[in-house]
Amino acid sequence: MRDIDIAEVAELSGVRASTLRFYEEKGLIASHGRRGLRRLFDPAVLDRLALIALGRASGFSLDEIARMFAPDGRPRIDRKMLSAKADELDRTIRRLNAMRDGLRHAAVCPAPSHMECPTFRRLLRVAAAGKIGEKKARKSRRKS
Amino acid sequence: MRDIDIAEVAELSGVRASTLRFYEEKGLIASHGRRGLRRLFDPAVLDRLALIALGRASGFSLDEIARMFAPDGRPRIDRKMLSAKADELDRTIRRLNAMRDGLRHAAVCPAPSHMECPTFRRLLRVAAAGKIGEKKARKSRRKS
DNA sequence: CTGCCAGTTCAAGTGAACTTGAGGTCAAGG
DNA sequence: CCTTGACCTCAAGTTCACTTGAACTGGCAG
Repeated sequence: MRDIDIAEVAELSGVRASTLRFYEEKGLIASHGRRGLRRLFDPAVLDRLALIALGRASGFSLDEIARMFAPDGRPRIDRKMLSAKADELDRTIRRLNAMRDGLRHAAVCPAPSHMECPTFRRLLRVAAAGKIGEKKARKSRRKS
Repeated sequence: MRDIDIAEVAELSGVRASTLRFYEEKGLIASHGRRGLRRLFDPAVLDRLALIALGRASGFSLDEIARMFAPDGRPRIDRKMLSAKADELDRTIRRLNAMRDGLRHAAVCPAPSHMECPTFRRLLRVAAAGKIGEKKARKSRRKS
């Protein structure tokens, strides 16, 4: 059983078949043949998908990820890019930490309204600082 | 000088006029009158915008944020929601920390290819774990 | 008074990342 | 042999958060 079909890949990876087709179209993964119409994948596609998930979770766009393992096929990840991304992630983490502390405080703050709480207002200043619309976390898509 | 116009709000907050109009349409902010056609805002809108920025940075959608200071007008943020969001943020932060460490390692890893590095593969498993398509950071929009 | 320019409206467009729908195909089971 | 059902393709739709374009308006400088 060398190759696995799209349904299996979907099952094993948790990635939908439609997404797998989409990724293939984008050049992020490649199918290795067909059984009838049915795409067959090398099991290594699972690593690839994990890599893609990693990239996404680290804030890379699909296009950036695609560029990472181009053009020959095998992952060719630029170490400089990785450490730049790590730095970026680090800054994001710091912001989120401040945010979380602020939220935590606001949740238990005794001031009658959040706007009257000095800590909350300080948090607001932090949020507003360093360019207002700059960096944001995003919720996952809800499952269908 | 009680009220400030949209250009000033844009300047002071760093939020574009088009975005301010969009936010007003969404009910996230309110203008307080007009000078000619020109919207006038209460300076308090700046706090409001900071609050919105905070919400966005914490992973709330605009709709969620709108619901926060509805329906009467003034911020009435549910403390339970805040602490739930803080917990969520905390989990995100932990994931991002692991991610960053992984990236950092991969950046200096001596293995000839990332796929051959055990640490990188462990990172991959972490990324793949806990539902593959679950939680992701997002890059900011580039400035026009 | 008159033109400019920054504001206005409304509709449509953008981009990322997918999902959905319609209509078609094929390997396998009865 | 024929039905079935999972997969196929291709186009279009969806959500989020805005941005852009076209056509218009009105306060203020000259």
